[in-house]
Amino acid sequence: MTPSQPSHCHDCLIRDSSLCASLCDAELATLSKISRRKAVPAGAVISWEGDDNALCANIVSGSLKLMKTTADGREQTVGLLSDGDFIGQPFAESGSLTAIALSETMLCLYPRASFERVMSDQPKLERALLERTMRSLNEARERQLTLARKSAKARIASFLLDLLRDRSSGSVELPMSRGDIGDYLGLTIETVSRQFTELKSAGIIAADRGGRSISVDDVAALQSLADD
Amino acid sequence: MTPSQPSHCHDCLIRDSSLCASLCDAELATLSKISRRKAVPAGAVISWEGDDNALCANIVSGSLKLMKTTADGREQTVGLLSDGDFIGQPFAESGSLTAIALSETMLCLYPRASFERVMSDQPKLERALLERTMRSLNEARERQLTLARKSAKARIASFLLDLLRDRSSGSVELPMSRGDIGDYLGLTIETVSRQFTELKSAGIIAADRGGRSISVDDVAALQSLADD
DNA sequence: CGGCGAATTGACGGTAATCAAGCGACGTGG
DNA sequence: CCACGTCGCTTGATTACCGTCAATTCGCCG
Repeated sequence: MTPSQPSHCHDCLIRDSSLCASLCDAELATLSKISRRKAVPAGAVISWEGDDNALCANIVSGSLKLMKTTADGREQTVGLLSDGDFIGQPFAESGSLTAIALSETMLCLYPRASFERVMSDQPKLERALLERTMRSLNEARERQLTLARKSAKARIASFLLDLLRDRSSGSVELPMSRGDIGDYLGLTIETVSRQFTELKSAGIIAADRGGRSISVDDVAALQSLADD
Repeated sequence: MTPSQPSHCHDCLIRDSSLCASLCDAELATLSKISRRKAVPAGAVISWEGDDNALCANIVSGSLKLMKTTADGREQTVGLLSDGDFIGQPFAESGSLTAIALSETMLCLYPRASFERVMSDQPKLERALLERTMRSLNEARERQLTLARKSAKARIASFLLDLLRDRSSGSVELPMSRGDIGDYLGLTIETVSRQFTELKSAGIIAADRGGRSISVDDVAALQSLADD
């Protein structure tokens, strides 16, 4: 795959689900000019906490996690992003997050300064980013409630329900390891594992041998567990 | 005090620290026309989770907390606002938060629909709101780290350091009760109280009899505790 | 088959929640 | 003026949940 193909925005996979959905084809041309595609493998670090914040990007495909780290090295995942999501902090001097690809991910990169210029010219783009940022803020606040107040079992239950909301079927393909889930939910690997086992014993979920594919057999039971 | 005095924006207390700082006097006139001041007493509920989200506001003076509630009634404060901060969700259909005044608070209210119209006419205003929203998102993510990973002592220490950052002296007037602090830090009243007494015994802080006025005697010690 | 990393399971301990009592400040009314 | 009730804070005793440490087990690939 060639590193750059800005002219193909009109048949981009996320043409209608990303920030770009706010622009018509003509308007999109200006963004097109400054964009550059880049594939990153699972595990790759996209940006470092404290870096100079030179880039913004749309996620074309794949998924990644946003992380913060304490002084003594503990990690907390503060957000998950996937197809159509935006990453970056326009108008901020330095990044405050580390982003790591959970799976092979295709990014559509924009130099931050250029992106800011385009945004100033395209009010609809700025509006779309504002709405997206407010949604992210709501999610981050919802997660504060989860992390501060919910039991381990309730966190796992909410997590599975969140994943179910996207796919409409009764089964979920976990995009991440037990360790990643723990980082996201503020739990250890062991606790995550134990909760999965208990849900299986209770007949609420079933998992394949790898543990990555979960089928939810009793959604109602999960929902009642989700706010302990 | 009259309920409405839109023409006095130019000598408003938060003329230069709120969203309004993004506008020149002439531009501010349009906002002025749709604004209405309102004083609310400590403890007053500003908006309910699930309400119709009809209002936005700047906080002129005072302070308030933003709360979420679990299905079974536990509460979590997901943000604190004070002078110059903005509250409201333009372009969203329903509010997802309950706001409660921590002290007597003066609001500068805008009907949401009108505010959205002014924002569309004033790109600088929209830009300012975007930057403010991104800052709030960073704070919310920082708090995820605190709530998920830090010990009770570290949460209290970080909390005090946050308050110190604003006032420049070595002492802090707590704007809230032990219970409010617990709601904010994801702890119980008892745990908050115990941590304060331990910090006092260690000679790191001193408090008056009411416990609301704290003087920090050893900032370095607090900082080293802030990431356990 | 052997080796490796991820996931599971078990035993134990620590931290903070829970339950319960007591204290101090303040305001009201007798 | 003092008795009394209330409210917020503090302190104590006990418990439960989850983290830590450690040992297997499982799945995968060479």
